[in-house]
Amino acid sequence: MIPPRVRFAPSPTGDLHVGGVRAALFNWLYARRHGGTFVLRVEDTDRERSTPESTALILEGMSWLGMTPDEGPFFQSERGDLYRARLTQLLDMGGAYRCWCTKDDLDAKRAEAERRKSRYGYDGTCRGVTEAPSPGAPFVVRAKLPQDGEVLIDDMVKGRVVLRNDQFDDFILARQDGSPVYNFTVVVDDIDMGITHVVRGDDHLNNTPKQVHLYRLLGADLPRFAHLPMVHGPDGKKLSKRHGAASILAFREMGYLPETMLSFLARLGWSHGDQEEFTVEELQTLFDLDGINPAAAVFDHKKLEWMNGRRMREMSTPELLARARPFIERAQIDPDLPWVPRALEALQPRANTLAALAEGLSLFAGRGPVAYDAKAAAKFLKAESRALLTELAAALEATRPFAAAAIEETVRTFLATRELKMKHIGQPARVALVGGTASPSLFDVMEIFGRDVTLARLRAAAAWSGPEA
RNA sequence: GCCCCCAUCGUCUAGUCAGGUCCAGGACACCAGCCUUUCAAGCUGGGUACACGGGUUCGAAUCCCGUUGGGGGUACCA
Repeated sequence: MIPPRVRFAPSPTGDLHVGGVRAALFNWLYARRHGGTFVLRVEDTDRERSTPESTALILEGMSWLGMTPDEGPFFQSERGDLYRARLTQLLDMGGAYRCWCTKDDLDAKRAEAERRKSRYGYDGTCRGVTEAPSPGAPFVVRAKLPQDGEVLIDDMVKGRVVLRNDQFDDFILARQDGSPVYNFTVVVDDIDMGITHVVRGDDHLNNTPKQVHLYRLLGADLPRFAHLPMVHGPDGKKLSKRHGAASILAFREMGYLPETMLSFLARLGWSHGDQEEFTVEELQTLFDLDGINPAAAVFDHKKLEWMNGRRMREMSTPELLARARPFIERAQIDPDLPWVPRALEALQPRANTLAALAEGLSLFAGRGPVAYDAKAAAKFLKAESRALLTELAAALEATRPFAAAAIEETVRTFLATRELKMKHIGQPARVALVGGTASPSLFDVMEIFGRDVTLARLRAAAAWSGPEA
């Protein structure tokens, strides 16, 4: 097979969203799998809506995910000469014509069609017109398409799709100001860049016949098409900002790993038997277009979370620290504090995102007195427990080293001597140490705090005099 | 309205192209149990699905038709 050339062609009109990322991913993986080339092309022909900020966001998202293009980024806004040349070519050969219809006229016709509940399509008023209605009157350029017959698309995901030519009209190639429009630039560029496989969302399926005609008009070979199913939100509609996080960078902020996003997104619409998780390397060797499910998929945040947690749990502490560093700093904790690695280790099975991990760290950040959760204190810091806490503090004075194993030994002996169980001291001590009822193992917590803080907190709890009120 | 796409547990999916091994398998979520000082993690177990109706066939989740449902498109957006 000749090495494929594929492209990701986002338009910079907002965030790089999850659906776009998946399209990029499938293109990128397809190129990697078959030794092809992945091209990034920014489709910024809509000057009204395109922004440099959005372009920056796209580039940043791509680089965060490690999907570096082999060629590009190219910008359509910089390729005007090419489009003008092709437009002239089309005009000269009769594949396109000037149209002087005004926007108002068109809008009126569209409104009328809507009223009659029939399909609107440009009626071809200017098809045979060669003279401007008045000298210098503004015009758009339209493609001259066959009005009957049909186009057959042999889609690699959807299979054979037949569209009748009377379903689409002579669409606009260039606006009144001469600027080219999507359906035109996409074909010109895909031809110029030698794109062999057009892999994109199936919201473009209806555009494809128009584009096929352009390929023919321009005398170019057709690429293979692969239309990907959409990614939906929980309500079954195309995923968007309305569904909360749709921007890929938002997932970075939430503390998801880029490799989790890739593995998860790949599994949304594509599968390799029952395998749930993939490394990037695996994806690059296993991925292919024939594994794509033609049905739309719902983005399942819960599963993403689970998947991310699994990856975090597989990491070594130093790696976890390195990855979580920015999040720890953001939580206003110095990542280089000596107790941090130990705390990270204790928190690891309890966090599914780097942000949650950093947040968990704040449990250990304060070394002064703790504020007790009212309900927890009322329930676990009763007189009996407080007396026990005083004794435990005394017992812990002599523990050497002050590390989890030795601490556990001390505590167990302490309990055994009194014929008590862990449940008698567990929650009271936890409330004393962290103020609440949930935390990593007490022994770990004590080690992380160190002897001084541990004893101080145990004794402070023992001296607690009940709710203020 | 018209056109196109899609249809297996709540969700992601295997199985569909090459019909039998599927009274449908895995995963997330959920529930229960175990572990246990809490919360997690981990382990074990459980319930839940071939949208419906017709065909074709000895036999259909798998093929065909229709219905219904969902999604997308219908711009001087991409």
